[in-house]
Amino acid sequence: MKKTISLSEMKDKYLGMPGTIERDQYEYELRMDVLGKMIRAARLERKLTQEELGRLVGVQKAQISKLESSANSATIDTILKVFKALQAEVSFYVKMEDNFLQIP
Amino acid sequence: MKKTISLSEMKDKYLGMPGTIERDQYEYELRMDVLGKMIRAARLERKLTQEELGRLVGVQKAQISKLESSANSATIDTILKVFKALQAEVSFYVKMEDNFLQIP
DNA sequence: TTAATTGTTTCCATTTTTAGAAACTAATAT
DNA sequence: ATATTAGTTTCTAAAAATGGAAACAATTAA
Repeated sequence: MKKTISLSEMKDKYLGMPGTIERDQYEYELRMDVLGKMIRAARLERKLTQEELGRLVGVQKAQISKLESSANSATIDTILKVFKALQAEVSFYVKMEDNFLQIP
Repeated sequence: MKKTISLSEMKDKYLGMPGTIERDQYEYELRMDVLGKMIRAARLERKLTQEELGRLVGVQKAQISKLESSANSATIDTILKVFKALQAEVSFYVKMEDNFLQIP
């Protein structure tokens, strides 16, 4: 007999576990290695292998591996393709330091 | 005589004006065209020309123009180089839809 | 242990981005 | 209007990312 639970309940259960995507209020500095870790976390939450995710995205498992381990940089387009295949939304924001300006 | 005001005060004054970076709570979908607009907004807040920003980053003004108008995609590394030159921090987060999972 | 699965690394070819330079357009100032 | 500044587009070459394939390593299952 199978039991159906929501992803929210899963998050409640596994919140804070390494390798899982945490709640919305968690923000990350935009860096390639952090992005790679997020891709891996999202893939694992979807219970996919790199090969399966590769099929969804349309690339080979080797590309997914390279992205997750941030072997090199990546283009925005590639990042978006992968998160889209994982049915995940990515948001960002920019914060500028509170420098002082001279008003003439 | 010059008057010195903080960037916060500037934001208070110009909040909502087109082409300015708005407050932290404003989030943006991670897309190349939105990133380009943010680069332009940040550059203008720093009161820099494309040529000056190019010098800071170490590229020609043409590259800056291409990024801002999102003529093509861009690598994460390039995006970060530009925002760093603008002394701006970029954060992101991933939200996964609340799908249902089958637990065996 | 062995077999099967999953993930990593390497090689090569192709595509795309990055870069400099110059020509061009648009906007601003004198 | 003309000159100056700012931004865009095009051209070329170089660097880097992407992609397929196979070999390799690591993990898991039987």
